Formats: sequence, C-alpha cells, structure tokens
Amino acid sequence: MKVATKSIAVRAYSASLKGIFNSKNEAAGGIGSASSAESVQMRAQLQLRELILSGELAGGARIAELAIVERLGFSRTPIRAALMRLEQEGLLQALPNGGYAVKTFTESDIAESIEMRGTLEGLLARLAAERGAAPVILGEARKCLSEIDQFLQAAALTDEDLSHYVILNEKFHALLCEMAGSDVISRQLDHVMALPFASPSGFVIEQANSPQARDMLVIAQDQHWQVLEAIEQREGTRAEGIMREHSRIAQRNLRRAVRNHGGRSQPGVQLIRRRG
Amino acid sequence: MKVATKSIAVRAYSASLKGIFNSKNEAAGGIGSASSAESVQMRAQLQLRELILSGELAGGARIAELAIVERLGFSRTPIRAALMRLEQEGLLQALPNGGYAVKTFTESDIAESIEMRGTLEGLLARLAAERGAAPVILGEARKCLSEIDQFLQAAALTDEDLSHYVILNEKFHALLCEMAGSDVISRQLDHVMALPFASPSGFVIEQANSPQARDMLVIAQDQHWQVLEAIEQREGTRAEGIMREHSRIAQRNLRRAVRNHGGRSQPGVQLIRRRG
DNA sequence: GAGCCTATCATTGGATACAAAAAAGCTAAA
DNA sequence: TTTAGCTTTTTTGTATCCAATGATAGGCTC
Repeated sequence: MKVATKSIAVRAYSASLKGIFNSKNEAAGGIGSASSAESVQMRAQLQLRELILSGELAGGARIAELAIVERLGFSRTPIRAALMRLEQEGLLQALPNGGYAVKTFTESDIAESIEMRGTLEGLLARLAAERGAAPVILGEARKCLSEIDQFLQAAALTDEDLSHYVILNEKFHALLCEMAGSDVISRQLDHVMALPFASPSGFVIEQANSPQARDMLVIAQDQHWQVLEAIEQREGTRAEGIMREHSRIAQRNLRRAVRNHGGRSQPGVQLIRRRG
Repeated sequence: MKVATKSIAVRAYSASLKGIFNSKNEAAGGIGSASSAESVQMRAQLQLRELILSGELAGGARIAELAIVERLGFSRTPIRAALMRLEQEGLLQALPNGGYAVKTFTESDIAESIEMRGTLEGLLARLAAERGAAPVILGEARKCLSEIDQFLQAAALTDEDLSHYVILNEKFHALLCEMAGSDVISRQLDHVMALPFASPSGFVIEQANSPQARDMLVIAQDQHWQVLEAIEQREGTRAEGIMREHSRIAQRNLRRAVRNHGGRSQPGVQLIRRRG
C-alpha cells in the first residue's frame, strides 16, 4: 500500500511538470519514461529534468555537457538548450568557467519558494476580487470545487480520489490565474511553481489513507471555497490573506515529508541539503 | 537641457540592465554601443536587447534568426542562445511554428509588473523584519540613505544628482534583498525587474528640474527611511505595506510618462501598445 | 476567372566540425 | 621531495552544414 501511494505522489508531481511544458504524453506510465514529446529539445529537457529530480545526478555535482550527451543520446545542440532552460528555471547553476552544477536547496529555500507562491497567488486573488472576475470562470471554479467536495464526503480516500484531487486542485489554481486576468503575473507564477516543491500539489501527502491526510484536504478545500466567496464579494484583502495562508499547508507538508522519512519518497528530495 | 536629462534616464536604465547580466563594460558611452562584453553570447544578448528596447525591431514583429545574424554579425549559435534567453526573460514570445515575435506590453501589463515587484519587495521587507537583518547591512543601508538625504537638501537637483540618486536607489533596493537573506526570492525579483519598466528606477522622471520631480524623490526617500525603521523594529506588516506603496510611485510615473509625451523619451516605450 | 494543387524556397531545428581555454598530469630542476 | 612550467587532454563556445517543415507563388484545371 505504501508503494501504491508513493507512485501517486510521483504521478501528481510529474503531472504538474507536464502542465508546465504542455507536453502531450498522457499516462506515460512511470518515472523513467517521459520520452515521447514532440521536439528533441523538449524530450531532452524533460529527461534531463527527471535525471536531476530523481537524484541520479547528485546535488551540487558539476554537470558536463558530454556526459549528458552520452547518457541521453541526443546531440549537443538540444542538450545545450535544455541546460540553458533548466538554468533559467533555477534547477541548475551556471559555473563561472562554463558548465553547470546541480543546485541544491535548503529547507528554508523551499519554504521561501512556497511563501513566494502564496504571495503571488494572494496578489492574483486580490486583483481578481478588486477587478471582478468573469462569471463564466467563477462558475467553472464552483463546479471544480463541487467535484472535490463530492469525493471528500467519503471517510477514507482511495488512491484514485487523491490523484483526482491533485488534478482538480491544480485546475482550481489555474482558474485563479484566469480570474485575475494577468498574463504577466501568471507567467511569473509559473516560473515559481517550476521550483522544486513549490507547486500547489508538490507535497500532497504520501499517506493517502491516513485520516490526517483527509483532514488536511478538508481544510484546504474550505480555503478554496472561502477565497472564491471573497473574490465574488470583492473582498480583496480577505482573498489575498486566504491564499497566503493556503500556501502554508504546503509548508506543513514539507516539514512533515522531510522529517518523517528524510527522503526517497518524492522525486527531488535529494536536492534538499540539511544546512545552508 | 531636455536632451541631457533624457540621456540620464537612459543611462539609469541600461545600468540596471548591466546589473542583471554582470557584464563589465562601465561607461560604455551611449545607447548604441554596449559592445565590449566578454563572450559573444553576452554581446549578442545585450545588443539584441537594445535593438528591441530601442524600438528598431517593431513591437509584435516576427523576428527572423537570419535577419539578426546579418544585423549583428555573429553566427547563428549565439544568436539562438540570445533569443532563447530573451524569450525566457519575457521580452520575446516563441511562435508556435518556430521563430519569435517581439512582445508588446499594454499599460496594464506594466502596471502589473510594477505591482508584482512591489509585492515581492514587500515580502522581502517583511521577511527581513521578521527574521532580523544583519547589523552590518542595516548600517550600510543607513549610510546609503544618508547620502541621498544630502543632495536632496538642495532645492533644485542637477543632472548629476539625479544620476547619483538612481544608483543609490538601486543600491538600497539591493540591500533590501540582502537583509531578507533569501536567494530564491531575490532571484525571482531580478527576473521581474528585467521586465520593461519594472525596475525601481525604470521611470525616474524625465523633467529632473521640475519641483514635482524633487518632491517625488522626497516622498520616496521618506518611504525608504520608514521601511528601514520598520525592519529594525521588527514590524513586518508595516515594512511590507510601505514597500508595496513605495512601488506605486513607479505606477504614477508610468502614467505620467505615457500620457505626457506618449513615447520616445525612454528606451522601450515603443513596446507599449494602447489597448490589450 | 477562380480555386486548388504542386513545386520551390526560405527558415528553423538538429548535428557536427573546429577553435580556444582551462584543467590535469608529467617531467625536470632546485 | 616539492614546485614550477610545459604539454596534453578535456570541455566549452562558435561556426557551419544538413534535413525537415512550413509558406508562398505560380500554373493548371474546372
């Protein structure tokens, strides 16, 4: 059961990755096989990313272009592009004399990423409230939340429920972006969410069936409804505050995930270093 | 006199650009000549950037790689890298079937960029206050502000004063990043400030000698002192609020700059399109 | 005369060859 | 034995070449 649950968390995480790069491989199957994208560049980037997040490239280690070329089998051009992109994204660090190093993150780095996401989502929520959101999108959001409500009725959650939750959760957060109608900010938020674990579902809990896990989702879902209400009633400050607090659920999950089983259960945990 | 003032604003803007790319060409002289950086890639990126901001490449126009290659004289590889970087940065937009287009920004896009900068700086200020900033940095910040105070004593400001202000202003904002001690957030803030006009000095006023201009600086400077005090006294919420409001000075300057002389006086104004 | 099909051309994405720079290793001398 | 300098090798950065794909224009047919 532990294993099954684990795979769900992984699926959730790589789902969010896919969302970022709008690649088209649905149900790719497992960790090591996000292969069939369109362009070579995309595939290189995706695979390299997975190499990093899975910990096969040690955190802090220097990355040589040729090593990656040999490993992935693509030529240097797309690899270079991928390295450049991942550097911009913050997963790699450009070294002074050429080459890159795998960035490592302290626990507080991640905490700050999450705080930043909360802050930006708060900004979006406030703008949505102040400017007023399109009724269509508000309706979609309500529908989205109702769906979540439905399977939260059950006392215990199945793995499918959890997986479903992750998808709907991300959909809701995406709808929030639409409500604010700010491409500039949404874009920046995407950037932030590409950081390890900053995504809203980045730390959906591993023990799906623990009652604590369900309670956490119940709380999060309440915040969803409240922020929606705040936006509808044009209460900008309230909406902002809720979204900020909402992000702190991820903070708690982060702490729990790191403390409980210091690693291994999530892709990317290897990048967390103890002191910084 | 108008011309001299204009050149100062330009100098300020490209100074902030240099800060982002840590290139080493001090006092490059004028607009069209930020040429002597180290690597070809850097030079290509800088020059291409200037081409865009100066409006030589029309906003919304499709950019052909070969056109840039011919224009700048570098080979395709560094140009491609530069294009990729500028896309990540948000100045270019990748077209679906290859190639790029020069992005244009509505006035509200820019307003949102500024709001986002204010929000992130607010976050930094709050963190600095909550966690406590290193006394050394606080001292530096006080010294920085005192220097600004000195030439704000004068009733009228010379061009040199204004130029000096821009530098010290950016220094203060940089010190704020240090106080919070968050690399992750600072990095993201850098990204935001690379957007056109989102930089704190992006819209330092053109009419240097108008009394309004001086008053604006006086107000901004007061906010600087207040946020510093708030941080020292661990008043996180106050610090955050001040920084947010502080950014709205830029909003006002933006509006004024666009309304008064709809263009030409600042690099990049051509990228602003009326409706969006 | 108009619409569709085809062919050619331009342009981008990917691969590879080449040069320059940095790092590592080896040899010789102090 | 250690250090300094030179050489070799690895590695990145740049240039060019090749292939594939999309666009445009011209001609042919209805």
